Amino acid sequence: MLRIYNTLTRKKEDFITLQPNVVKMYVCGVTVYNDAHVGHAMSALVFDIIRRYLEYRGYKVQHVMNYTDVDDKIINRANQLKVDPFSLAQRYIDDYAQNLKELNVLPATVNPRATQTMDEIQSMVKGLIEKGYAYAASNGDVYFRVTKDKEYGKLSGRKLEEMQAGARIEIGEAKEHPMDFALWKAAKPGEPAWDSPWGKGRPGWHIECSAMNLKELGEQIDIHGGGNDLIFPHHENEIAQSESFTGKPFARYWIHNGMLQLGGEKMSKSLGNIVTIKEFLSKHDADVMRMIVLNGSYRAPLIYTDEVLDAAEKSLDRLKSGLRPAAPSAKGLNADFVSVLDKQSEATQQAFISAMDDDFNTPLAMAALFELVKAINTARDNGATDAQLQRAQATLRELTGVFGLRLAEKKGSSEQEAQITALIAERNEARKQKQWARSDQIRDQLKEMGVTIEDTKDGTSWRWG
RNA sequence: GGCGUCGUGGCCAAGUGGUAAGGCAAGGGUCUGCAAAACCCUCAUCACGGGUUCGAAUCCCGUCGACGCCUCCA
Repeated sequence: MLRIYNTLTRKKEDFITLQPNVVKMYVCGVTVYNDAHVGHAMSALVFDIIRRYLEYRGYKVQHVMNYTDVDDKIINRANQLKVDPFSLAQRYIDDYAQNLKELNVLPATVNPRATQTMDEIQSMVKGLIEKGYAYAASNGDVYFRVTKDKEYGKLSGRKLEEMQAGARIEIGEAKEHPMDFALWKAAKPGEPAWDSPWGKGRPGWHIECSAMNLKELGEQIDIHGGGNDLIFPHHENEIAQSESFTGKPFARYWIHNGMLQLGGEKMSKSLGNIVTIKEFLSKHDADVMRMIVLNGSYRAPLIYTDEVLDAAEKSLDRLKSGLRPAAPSAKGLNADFVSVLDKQSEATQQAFISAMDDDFNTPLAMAALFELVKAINTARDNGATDAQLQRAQATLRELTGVFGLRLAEKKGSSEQEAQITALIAERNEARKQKQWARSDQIRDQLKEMGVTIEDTKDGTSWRWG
């Protein structure tokens, strides 16, 4: 039984879907006004891993990830760059989609956008006004009336009275209550605007997600996800809007990932301590980022340092070592050893599932994979043939695949490979004649080319890295 | 100030009542001409102080510290 930690109840709960075998999952995407950074990658990877695991467990996942393509920051940035806000947003949507693809994140079932959900947004605002949950203010804005929602604050664990103390009341706002938030914002001159019953304007940030959920998944969904920095106010407000509008419980499970930290602080655009996904991928394989995420629990802060990066790279190599072929001279294991290895495959698969069933405990699941790697390598060292390794390696492949790891070996061009083969032949000739200086020199040369060689009793093998 | 999460070996990180998984790093060994890889061995009593219990990293209280949210934010 899969159990998931639910932010709403602050407990792990059994995962029971609204419809059998179907998961409706909505994950908050990004506001597209700038390059996405590895913190965004973390969130995308966390939910990609969750999705892959749900699919592995036999669920059909309807995965929705939105793009916020109209808001203050986009408008400001567009003004700064003197470009059209819509084309700016489009550019960063394309970039982000490309980032995700390179990170091996499965594409969402749909990627709705605020600007393409305008009808649904407006009818929702209208409905909330009719039910008394919202009001059009004198300044042209429409606000949600938080005092009307008795449950307001239930996700973030706050009470309206407590929040008022810290609330910032901006002069000129026409709110009834300082915590009321905008569903619709009146347009200022020069800003993108849509016609509405309340005059020209654009949607507030929170309403788009409520509207997109309704449009793409219906009134009730199974999982709603995002970074834990969205718990308040974004998700709190989403619940308020959606439940006030439909009169039904909105999302069953609220899942929030921890923040990626660089230098002891949350990585964020406003703090400026950023490593973009593009920068990361120019230096490292996508698997490395995934490995960093898998090494920790998704709810905890993720520490990002050079040391962590290095460890992730090395542990990835270790996983890959389990996939290497048998030695050419392998004589084969006896049946008892083969059955030990096959038992380990089974044990690892079970351990993997039980770890993942416990709120997606990836570090524990990963430990099971390393056990399998060790068993495979031991078997290989003891002369197992490819056929005998096959089952265990297939299990390793399958489970790392659930994690979304590619574990691809680097490939060079055929010219490069020919050159490498030639150098190795030359070196082996030198070794035969015990010309160690020459042979070591060639090895250094190969190292510089990024090639590592290994001399075994079956000859010399090589690989990139 | 309020709300919340957390503090496990050199680094990252599981474990939430029965005497500390895993990865990286480090040291020793097997193998090797030397390496590399793989394998074997070694390496923590869980921020601090009280308490509950036969027994606590794990529950309770306190102290110190970190981080997140309270304003845009994955």
